[in-house]
Amino acid sequence: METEIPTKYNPGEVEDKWYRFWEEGSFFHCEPDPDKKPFTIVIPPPNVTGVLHMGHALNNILQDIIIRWRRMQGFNTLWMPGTDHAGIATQNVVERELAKKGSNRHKLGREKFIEEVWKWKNEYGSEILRQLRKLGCSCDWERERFTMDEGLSKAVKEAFVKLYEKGLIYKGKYIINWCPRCLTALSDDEVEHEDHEGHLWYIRYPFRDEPHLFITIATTRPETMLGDVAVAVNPDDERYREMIGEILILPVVGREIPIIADEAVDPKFGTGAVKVTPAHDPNDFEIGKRHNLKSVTIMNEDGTIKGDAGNYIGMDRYECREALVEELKEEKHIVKVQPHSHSVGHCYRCRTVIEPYLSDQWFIKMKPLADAAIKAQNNGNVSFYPERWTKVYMSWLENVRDWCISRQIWWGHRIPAWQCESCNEIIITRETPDKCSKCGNDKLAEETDVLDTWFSSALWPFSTMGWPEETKELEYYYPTSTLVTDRGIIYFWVARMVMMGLEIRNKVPFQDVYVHGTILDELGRKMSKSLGNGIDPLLMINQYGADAVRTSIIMLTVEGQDVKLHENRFEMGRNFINKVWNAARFTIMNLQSDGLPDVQITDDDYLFEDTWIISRLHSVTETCTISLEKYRFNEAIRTLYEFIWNDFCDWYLEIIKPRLYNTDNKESRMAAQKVLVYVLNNMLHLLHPFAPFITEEIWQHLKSMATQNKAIFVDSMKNASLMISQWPCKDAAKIKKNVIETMSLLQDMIRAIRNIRSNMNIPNKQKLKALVSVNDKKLKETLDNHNSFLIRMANLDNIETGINLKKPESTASEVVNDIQIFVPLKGLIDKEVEKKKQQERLNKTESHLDIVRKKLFNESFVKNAPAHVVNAERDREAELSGQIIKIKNILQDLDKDN
RNA sequence: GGGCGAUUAGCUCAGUUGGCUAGAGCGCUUGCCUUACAAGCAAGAUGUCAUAGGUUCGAGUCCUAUAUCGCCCA
Repeated sequence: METEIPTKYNPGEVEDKWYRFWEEGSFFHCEPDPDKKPFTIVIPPPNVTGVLHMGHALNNILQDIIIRWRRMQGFNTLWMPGTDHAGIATQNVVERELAKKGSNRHKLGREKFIEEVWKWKNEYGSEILRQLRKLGCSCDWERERFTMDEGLSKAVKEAFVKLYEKGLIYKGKYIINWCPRCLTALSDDEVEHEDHEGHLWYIRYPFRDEPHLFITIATTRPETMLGDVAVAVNPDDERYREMIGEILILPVVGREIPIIADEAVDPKFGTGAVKVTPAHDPNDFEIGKRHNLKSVTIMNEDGTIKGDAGNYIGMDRYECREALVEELKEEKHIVKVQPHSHSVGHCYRCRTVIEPYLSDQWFIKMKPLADAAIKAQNNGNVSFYPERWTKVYMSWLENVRDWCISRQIWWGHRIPAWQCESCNEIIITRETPDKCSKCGNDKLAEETDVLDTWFSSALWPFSTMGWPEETKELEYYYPTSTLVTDRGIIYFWVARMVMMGLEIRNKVPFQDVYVHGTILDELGRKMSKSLGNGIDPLLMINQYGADAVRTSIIMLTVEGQDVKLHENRFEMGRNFINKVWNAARFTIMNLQSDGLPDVQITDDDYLFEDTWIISRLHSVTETCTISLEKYRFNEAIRTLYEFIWNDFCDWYLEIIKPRLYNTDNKESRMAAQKVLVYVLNNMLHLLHPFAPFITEEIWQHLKSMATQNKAIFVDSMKNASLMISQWPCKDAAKIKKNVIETMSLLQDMIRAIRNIRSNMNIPNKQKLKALVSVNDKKLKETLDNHNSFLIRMANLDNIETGINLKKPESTASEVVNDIQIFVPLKGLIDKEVEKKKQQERLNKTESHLDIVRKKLFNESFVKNAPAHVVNAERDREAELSGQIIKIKNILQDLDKDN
């Protein structure tokens, strides 16, 4: 048969073609439409400096599946794409570029530097979004947003002013997390803690009035003693009670410091006496506040030592530690040094050890915002999938501390604050002020800090829709439907979006949050640049095709579980896609009418197998839809995989081949063709969200074929694209349970005969004869109705059914349910081998019967188990005992015949 | 220290409110280039469901401990 469809699916050619078609057809684009229900997803905006990795791939494949499925279900779907400006990361990238040219941002100045960043952004910043297109993502690109866009910047400013006016934003001098390399403050969540094997230094501080006496303190960071202003003990600690109020001389520095009592001191840590350094430790800062101690800052922004530190001025903090410990040793101030494991904070961007640092920063008061989010959660306004993340999210909300939102970098949203140089008034406004609102002076200093990128990301679900303008998009698409994200940003992003959504829009920003797992390498490690163990999704797409990558990943993704990935996993998807391709190829090749005119067919022309495959299709449609509703993506794709590969390809297509090849029986052939089109068409619909490219390609072939042959045309083919066709609906009336059961019996019989063939080493080509013995007339009738079917699928030349037939001599036998199958094989039967086989079968069946009987003899089982379970066991008992009798008969006959 | 997840075939993993003889893909064995597909077809082998208790008529599934690995928080 002539066909222009290639044997092997070639994804490369197909993908670009259809993506362009979809985009040019504006199928991804949507406009608010009050007649339809909205369904909205906002993309977790990838970092503008990012390139696509497997985590993005998984995240966006999932979103695309959801959005394509909902679109087909008739929702007005919006998938809002975009990127965030990633303040620190982007600034780092551009600074590195400058360094290559021998320049730096300070040489350029703030304005010029920002220009450079924009230049960089415009050239490279959309790379990751281009890559998403390769995956097939159906984002509404006409609506692409960037957190530094004019509109979103306006939203940031508006949100800041609103929160400030409400008293939710304040500026103050506090201990924050400082990265001495990025030279900026970080929020608590941007600090990653790691256990380090460090030391605990025991240092003695002499009393001023009795210099031969000491108190010994223990510290993990001896260099900070340069900033000590007190030594603290627990007020209940008997050992030190007498000493409270005494004055000590700080070694090396010579400063006089008091011994104070504070509840916060843990008597079990070290000696029970601790040094107090308010400028360099958050706990000490609190102690300092309670006792009115001054703060002595001993470090510069870059981690070098400054202040009252003599020889140590200018040293790096670790260099200083070593030198200082050396001096203390010489002066006999070190009592002992113990190995000590403790947790050390690192910058999440550059891994530098964080310095607790006292400085002026801007904060958001989190308690009121978190309380609102907790309340919303308790009212069931947001559902997490898997549900367990609710707890993680809630405990963060319950323990959250104020959020430091100022960053000492240049790339980002500048905080809209001005300070009067005359009266120090702080002015927060949407528009640049020209004079002080308090004293009228026109000398105003603009705030140099910018906002944390996550501040703008927190507004994403509504800022992307035009807020602060009350746009029609905002009204229609907000709140969004589902958020798909990685667990890594539940605090950073998800929680903050909820808080901002509630505060600013008075509504949670999304109903459902689906938290997927992390993609790991084959050894279970995170994929990272430094390990070089990443798998490049684009490379995989080139090698296996986007649909194969998508289906492979989804098959491996169980709700919320991490995925251990190896390149060869993609073969599974590729093979499946190729199977789909060939099934479609076969189908389409066999739809040609061979010049026959349309044939009128009636319901009688539909055969058993037709009813069966349609039953299965509708059942699969149901399962697939339910699975998607529950975010059980792997279940949905596996259901389709099994249906397509096993039911459709292995059975249905094989069964109907003779009908397709026999052009004499036009009605039967046409019926099969109609069923083929029906099933393939529906199958493509169901598979489309998972494998959009190949399904579109095949569907368009099918459509053009059906356009030529009107008899097989169905309504949905009027659509321009499969992606905007209607998602199939299951029709319970089309699911014929008895047909599925009968089919399953026939399949077992066919497998039994094939098994005999295989065991006896009979070539596939050689046709066999089969005798089938049954107990009752009705079953005989059923089997007789399907004998041509059995003949074809088991490759027989003849089948004979009868009631209680005797086993003829020299046959191989199989027992299937109530049925005995005999295959006469004169001269081929090794009686001993056959006997052994039957004996093994008998043992197995008997031990199974034992298990069943044990249950049924157990009175409490019969009494307590639900009726259908007991009945099932009874049926099984009958069936198994019947089988045992039959196997025994076979064994007896084997003994008899010679 | 607290929380969460994982532990099922040689490997990677499914297994829904407890209820047939625990499944799939890869790999393995045997036979097939059968006019959709060798990236395929047919047939097959493979399990102390981490360990120890408990609940139940019945546990891979629920409960309690323990072990190992991983993640998050402090």
